[in-house]
Amino acid sequence: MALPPDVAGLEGFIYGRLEVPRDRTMGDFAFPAFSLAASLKEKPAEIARKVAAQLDPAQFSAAGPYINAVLSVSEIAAAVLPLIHGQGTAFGNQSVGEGKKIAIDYSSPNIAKPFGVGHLRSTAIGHSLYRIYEKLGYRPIGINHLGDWGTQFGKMIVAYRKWGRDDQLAKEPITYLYDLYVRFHAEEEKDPSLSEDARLWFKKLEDGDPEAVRLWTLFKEYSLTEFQRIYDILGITFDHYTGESFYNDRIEAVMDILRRAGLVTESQGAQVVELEPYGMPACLLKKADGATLYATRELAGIFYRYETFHFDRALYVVGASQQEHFKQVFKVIELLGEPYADKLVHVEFGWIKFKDQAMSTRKGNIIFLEDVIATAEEKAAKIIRDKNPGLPNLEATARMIALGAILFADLGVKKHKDVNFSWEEVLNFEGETGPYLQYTHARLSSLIRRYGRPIAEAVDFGLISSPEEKELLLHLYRFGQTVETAAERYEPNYIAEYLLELAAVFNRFYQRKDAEGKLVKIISDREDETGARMLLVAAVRSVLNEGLRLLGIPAPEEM
RNA sequence: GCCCCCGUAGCUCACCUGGAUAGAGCAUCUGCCUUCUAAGCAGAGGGUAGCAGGUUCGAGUCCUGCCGGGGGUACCA
Repeated sequence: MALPPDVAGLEGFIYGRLEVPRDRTMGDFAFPAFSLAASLKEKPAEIARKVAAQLDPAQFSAAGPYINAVLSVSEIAAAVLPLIHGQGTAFGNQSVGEGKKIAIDYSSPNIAKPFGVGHLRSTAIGHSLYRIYEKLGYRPIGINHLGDWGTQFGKMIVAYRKWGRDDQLAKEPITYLYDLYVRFHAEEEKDPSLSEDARLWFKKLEDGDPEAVRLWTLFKEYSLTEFQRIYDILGITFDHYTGESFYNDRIEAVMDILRRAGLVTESQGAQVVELEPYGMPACLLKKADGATLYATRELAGIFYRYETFHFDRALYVVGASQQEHFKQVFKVIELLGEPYADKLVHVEFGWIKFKDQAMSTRKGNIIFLEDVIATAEEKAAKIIRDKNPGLPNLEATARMIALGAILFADLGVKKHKDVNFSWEEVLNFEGETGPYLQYTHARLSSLIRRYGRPIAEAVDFGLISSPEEKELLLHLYRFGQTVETAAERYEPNYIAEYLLELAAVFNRFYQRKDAEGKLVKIISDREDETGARMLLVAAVRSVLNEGLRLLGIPAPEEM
């Protein structure tokens, strides 16, 4: 590799290769000389030695093949703190997305089924991506693509007509429908004719049969009320609730477009798009009986979204098990030659399992999100009564902590990994958890309350000099980069990891001790020093608060 | 069978897309509250990164094969 000819290029070349040494005593930044070895025909260590010899020894040094640089704490403080103080939670905002729209499909639960912890993953990741992209200047469009159409409603209708009772449905709609659904699958094993009935009833539903539509509407209304309650608890919102049924009257238009493009063929009585040349099974559009399928409605959804929003990108936050489905559907869009074919992204994630098994509504092997929230709330309330008995808003705070714990259980792990749901882990509020971040936020807030004065920007930065403060400042500085990376990779976990580190570094600073082992307090009778530290404290609180907001986790002031 | 994902400490996970001695948390053990919130902090033990090759100055990270787990594979979503 040759060196870039101009100096600006050289800067970029070096800047792009800077690293943060794992062992921080080596320096704050490091340039590994390996990349120059080939073009300069010298050993990396030799290059590092020669380069360092020409630089200010107070700041640069060679260590083996690395050129390490040390920055002055005060200088970093003077650069970073006024910036955060001035921008507040807008720190890290960007304009890369200015004027661009990003459609995000998330949560999308199936109606007539309870909202289980399994549904939380898409909801949490999608909502977080919504806020992350918004921070980068995009205009996000949150879409809840409710699973409110399909053969399963044939099953529900059959089950309800056979065993359902209106009074029971009114009492506890979702649980009741859930029981019926489980019962249907159990009975179906013994009596396969039920499957055929279900298929027929779904076809009737698509053809507008009044009885089928009546029941379906009933199920849907109860479900929406139920889901809305859950979303309110979670603080999750959508811009559009356009479920699969929304596209019913657009299906024929979609079929026309595909037919005109010559993509539709008939195979075993079904209408399909042949995808064999691309190493995929055919994409099924219509069953032999003429009823639509998931993919048909998905295609209609894509057209509609593009026509309505003219998105610059469309994300589908849906589990990895549907990977092939999206590959097929996206391929069909590509074959149509749509210009936005490469703007469609399946943001996939792993299963939430229970006792190493996939949670299945059918088998009744599912944990209700509400039960988890309630249990976590109880535990949080108990801890508060124990540790902070005078706390006002106990209930509200307990709920915040419960949500922090539950949401972080999902967002604290890289999305492609399967998560094994464990009560023990969700109910753990110590260590790398949501409540740990919330606790740190409460602690920071408490300091600011106690300080009781406005935070001043004009401080003596020379008073900020400890290694702990340096770590904090460098980490604060990386926030914007972290948000960017999270967006690029559709991975809120980067922010979660970042915040854990921020909290850990702060807590170390908070509890640091002097040479005699005595606690060095942030608020002391030395006014100038306290003022400088409080500017740092306020900055940490601001970034932590904003980071939690990006994850959709509430940030209590006290707990 | 074919395709995709995963495999790192007893357990749950990181390693910022190839860099220095693989890091955290949980659990276990030891310290630290006359309280700026101990839901915290400091410390100890704990590793053949599934296995075997390959690529190169350098591999947990890239490639190939194998083993183990999960998912998908035409009328479910």
